[in-house]
Amino acid sequence: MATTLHDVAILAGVSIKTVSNVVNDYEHIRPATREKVLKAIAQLGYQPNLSARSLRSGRTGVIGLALPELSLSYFAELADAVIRAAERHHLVVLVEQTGGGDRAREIEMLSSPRLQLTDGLIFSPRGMDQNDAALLTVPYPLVLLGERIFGGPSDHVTMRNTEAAKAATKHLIDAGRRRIAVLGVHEGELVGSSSLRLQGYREALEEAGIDFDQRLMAPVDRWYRADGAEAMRSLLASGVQFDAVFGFNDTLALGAMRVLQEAGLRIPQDVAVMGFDGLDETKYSLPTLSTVDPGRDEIAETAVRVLADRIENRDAPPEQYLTNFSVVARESTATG
Amino acid sequence: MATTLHDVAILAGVSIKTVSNVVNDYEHIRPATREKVLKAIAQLGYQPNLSARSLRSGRTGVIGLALPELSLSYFAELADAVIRAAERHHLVVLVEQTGGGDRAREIEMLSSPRLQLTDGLIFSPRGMDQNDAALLTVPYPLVLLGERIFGGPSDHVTMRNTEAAKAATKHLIDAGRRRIAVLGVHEGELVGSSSLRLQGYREALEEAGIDFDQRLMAPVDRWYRADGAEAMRSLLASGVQFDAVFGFNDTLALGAMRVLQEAGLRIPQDVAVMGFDGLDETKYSLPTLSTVDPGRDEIAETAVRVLADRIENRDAPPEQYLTNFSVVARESTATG
DNA sequence: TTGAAAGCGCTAACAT
DNA sequence: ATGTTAGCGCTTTCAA
Repeated sequence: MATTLHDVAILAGVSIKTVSNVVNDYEHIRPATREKVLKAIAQLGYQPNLSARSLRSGRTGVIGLALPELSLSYFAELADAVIRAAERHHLVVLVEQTGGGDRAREIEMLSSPRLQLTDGLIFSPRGMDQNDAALLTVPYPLVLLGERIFGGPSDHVTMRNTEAAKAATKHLIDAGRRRIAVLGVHEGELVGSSSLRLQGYREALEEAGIDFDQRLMAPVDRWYRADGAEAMRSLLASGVQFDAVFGFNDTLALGAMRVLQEAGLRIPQDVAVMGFDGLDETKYSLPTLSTVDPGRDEIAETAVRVLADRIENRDAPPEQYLTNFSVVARESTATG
Repeated sequence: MATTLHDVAILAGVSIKTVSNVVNDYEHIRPATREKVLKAIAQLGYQPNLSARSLRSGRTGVIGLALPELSLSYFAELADAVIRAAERHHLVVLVEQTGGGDRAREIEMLSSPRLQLTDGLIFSPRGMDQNDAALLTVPYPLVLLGERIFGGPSDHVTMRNTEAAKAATKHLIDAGRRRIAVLGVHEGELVGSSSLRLQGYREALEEAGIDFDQRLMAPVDRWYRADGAEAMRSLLASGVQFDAVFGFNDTLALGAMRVLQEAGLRIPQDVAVMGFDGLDETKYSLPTLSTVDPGRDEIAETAVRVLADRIENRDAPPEQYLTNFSVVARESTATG
């Protein structure tokens, strides 16, 4: 059996409350007493029982992180950053995978008893959408990530998608490109990363006085590498002319690069390629991929901080937090 | 306040114990009683308080997973698999990152109070080594992963490194290669992935009657893409001839591929390239990368099952579990 | 088949 | 500055 506060109290010759005070860094304790208690704690190797503590206090010190799947680099890197940020707030992270966009599973997860062990949740949905906003009304602190749902009942951390996509497009235009193909359009979508980024693209075009050309839009369902490759193949097959490609995420762009190279096109001489997400991997591809760094660490730090605040104060009205991005210029869009 | 067993008992007009029996699927309950209780549960939206349950039962239903960092695809994909496997065992996973090989941090983590909320730990060390085996004697169920420590006091799940590396090397030899450079040698290492894989390489060479050539060994400290690139550069600069490269992990191989292509060498015509780990990414590189699939799902499933068993029965002697691998032939080692 | 009551280890209110 | 005590919500004897 593990040692308890009680055991320590007996050994130190004080009351259980005094031990508790020492453990919880209560201020008004005589140094001699504290000394005695700490010695007893060390001697017995006492560690507080966290189940008992959380039963009593209503806090576990654990936050949940629900995301589609860690096999996708974007989410793996996000989880990495969230865990690091949580550590700074003395929180640990329980990771749940909801799968690649299974709406029902996401909804079920939101009311799973497994979350009981958790003080709050950071949730990155992929299947739920704007129509499900009401389902985010849950009886625990929740911070929403991403671009699937806006104006919901919870705190929301997201990046400036439209501005970022506009800046990325401008980067291509500044490099002298006029015929910029887009990979990742979700036709008919009104809210979400795709439509927000498309809007940024169009704004950049307009400012530069370039006409929008529907034939340059390559629609894809999912944003995996294979989809980027396939979209690029059909774009090439369509015969439409282009001198740049903007992938709405890095994975699409990397898939497209591969097909371009297979087709004998040089990057960036013949076609410049731009990604979005700032994946680690983009530093190492051949050529290295220009991308938009969405400020992952800032997103994670903000999400954890907001959640921690929300755990402290549940009554404050929900807010939206926008993080900063930066355009990262690499070989795939180099000029001259 | 959340509803409790007590509330349900009152509403259903039974004792608290009866409700508990229903919740825990105790058999001998009159159907009518169960009905009544279930109705009350549904009506109140009752969910058991897991802190209270675990205080009483000593179980949390949470297992810990400690690994270096999720930003490394290998560990992200491992975590994905472990979380999936845990779900099948009705367990949730708390993920801890120990950083890229910080021994002190790993040791500290092993006795962290944060693990209190956990029924056991799956631990993939990267800084600790054979000399630290004794430190794995911990007062909770522990399953060790990887190749850093053998014969420790805990259960251990690992792959057949030597056999797998031998099979990979044989694959290159069968493709007609005789001068196979190796990326990832840790000089002076006696235990660990590197030395085990090197041994497999040497065995394959020996069987094929090929002399071992020290000049083909490219030592690297870390196994990141940049290290693979750098090692390949120095190998090329050294002027030594080779017709194949075996990276001791996929990341090294991918880094090397990039440098080979920059140098104008064709893969696989001039140099065949083989990786190790079976990362998702190897399916999408240009060319696709031949690799060794270490059976990640099997590793994860085994680790979780063994841990769950160990949680049930702490007294059984520790065992070692070896998982199956397969050589995945792709474009980077294609012949003809 | 169901009920009563003890207590897991801790924190917090109150008392001294 | 330190001690006493009452639960937090649950499971688990032990009874009935």
